[in-house]
Amino acid sequence: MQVSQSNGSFKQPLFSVDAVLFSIVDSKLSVLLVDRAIAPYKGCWALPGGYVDVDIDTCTDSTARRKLKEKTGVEPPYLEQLQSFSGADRDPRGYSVTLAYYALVGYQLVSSNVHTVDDAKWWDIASLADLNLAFDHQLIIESALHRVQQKSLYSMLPVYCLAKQFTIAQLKLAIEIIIGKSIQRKSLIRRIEASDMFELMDQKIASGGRLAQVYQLKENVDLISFERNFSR
Amino acid sequence: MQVSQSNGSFKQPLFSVDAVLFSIVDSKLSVLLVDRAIAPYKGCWALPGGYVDVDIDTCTDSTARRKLKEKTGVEPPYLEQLQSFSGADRDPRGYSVTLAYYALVGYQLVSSNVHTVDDAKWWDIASLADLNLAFDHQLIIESALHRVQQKSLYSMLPVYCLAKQFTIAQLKLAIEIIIGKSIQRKSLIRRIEASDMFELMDQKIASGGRLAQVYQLKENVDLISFERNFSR
DNA sequence: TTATATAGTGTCTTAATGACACAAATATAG
DNA sequence: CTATATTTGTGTCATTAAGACACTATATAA
Repeated sequence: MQVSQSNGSFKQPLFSVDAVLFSIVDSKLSVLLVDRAIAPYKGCWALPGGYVDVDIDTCTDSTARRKLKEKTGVEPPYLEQLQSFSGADRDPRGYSVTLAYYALVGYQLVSSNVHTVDDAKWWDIASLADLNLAFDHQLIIESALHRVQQKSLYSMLPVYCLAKQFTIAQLKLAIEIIIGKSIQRKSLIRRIEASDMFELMDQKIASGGRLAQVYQLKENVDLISFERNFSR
Repeated sequence: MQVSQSNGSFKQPLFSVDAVLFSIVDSKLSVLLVDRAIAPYKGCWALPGGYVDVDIDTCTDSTARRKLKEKTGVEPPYLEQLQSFSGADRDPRGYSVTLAYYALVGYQLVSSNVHTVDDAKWWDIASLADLNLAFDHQLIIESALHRVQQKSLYSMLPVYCLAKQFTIAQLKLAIEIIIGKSIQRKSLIRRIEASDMFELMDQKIASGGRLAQVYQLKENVDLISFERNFSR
């Protein structure tokens, strides 16, 4: 037991940060889970996460980034707050609040990294139903998945699952894997032009047929939102 | 000082919940602020909020609801998590995390309530720039405002600023006040029909000309999202 | 050289919103 | 009581971005 800051009268809930890291592995949308080494839920798969280190983390974003880097060796190119989950029963140690983040990363970026630890593993979305996840992490993942799917309908979010340089076909496939339906190549091209987020590289890449134009994200661009969703 | 639960090794940040309550007062989008009775920021205007009471609040939503009811006497018909704000410097008492909510309520619902306390006051959005708000509450309000405006472009969110029964003209005005631009009456009518969220009342209401049809929300409906935004 | 595969373009269709005129119904002024 | 102004509600054409899909361009492979 340890003395913590007081708020004057109430017990504080235990506060933690968790992250749902998405990537596309073998053409399947997947999340990174870690094998819990300690109780509670020892031996269960869980989201990467932990406590804020007030001496290191400038804010909770830093905590999420730090925890993801510990497990993957890299900082994900996209990270955003999802929402918090709280209650007396979600953790057997007592009343708790966890702030969930979601992030996307290109799989080749993670797999090429030598620091990858082996207590972490990618699970494709469909296989999660059979898995007995720690805490309410099943719910958190569902919530994150929903957010990623929605946001992929009106933004270029899925680019963050790709390598730095990519083709239209690769982006199209990433979008289709994430939202679970096919889209029109033409519609995607129109959005790429309208968004002004990408630059054409001089390079072209072989793909079995005509060479494909290579694109990459411009420096310091924000994810822009379109006025309409891809139809459902 | 008081002993809190341990997480094994780290100091925990101080955790609180704040809420940005919106309503339309005198045809202006406004937020409810409270006059802080204690340090820090004593005498400053601040968002209603406080600490989770682990014995009362089933989750952080309950905390937000409880705090809003203390200040307005009613529970807002719409409440949603916004995001959390954290860091070592946002509260002079030390590293802190606050989970911000936003909510909407019909002004007549609040003003008609006898329990309204007088340390709380409605401020219209435009007047906030001059005000020196406590903590990072200025930033939180801006963030909540942005969310409410965005969501009002593709949903019927603004109905929650109205009385239980309302006319199309009232809803149109609420939307226009929130998003800051005028919309087509016809477009709104089409959305009302498409959403299937509302029921026509038998009643009609005087409005200076032809009597207006009265609508109200159906029981237990969710806020549905349209595929497009109102154009900007 | 020819077949096949993938990349990119042209263009018609579709669907929801914007614009706006017009009809219906009510209040008010004279 | 009548005329006029005002607000509600409808009809319909224009606009815009996405969907569908054919067609052209350019590569590889047999």
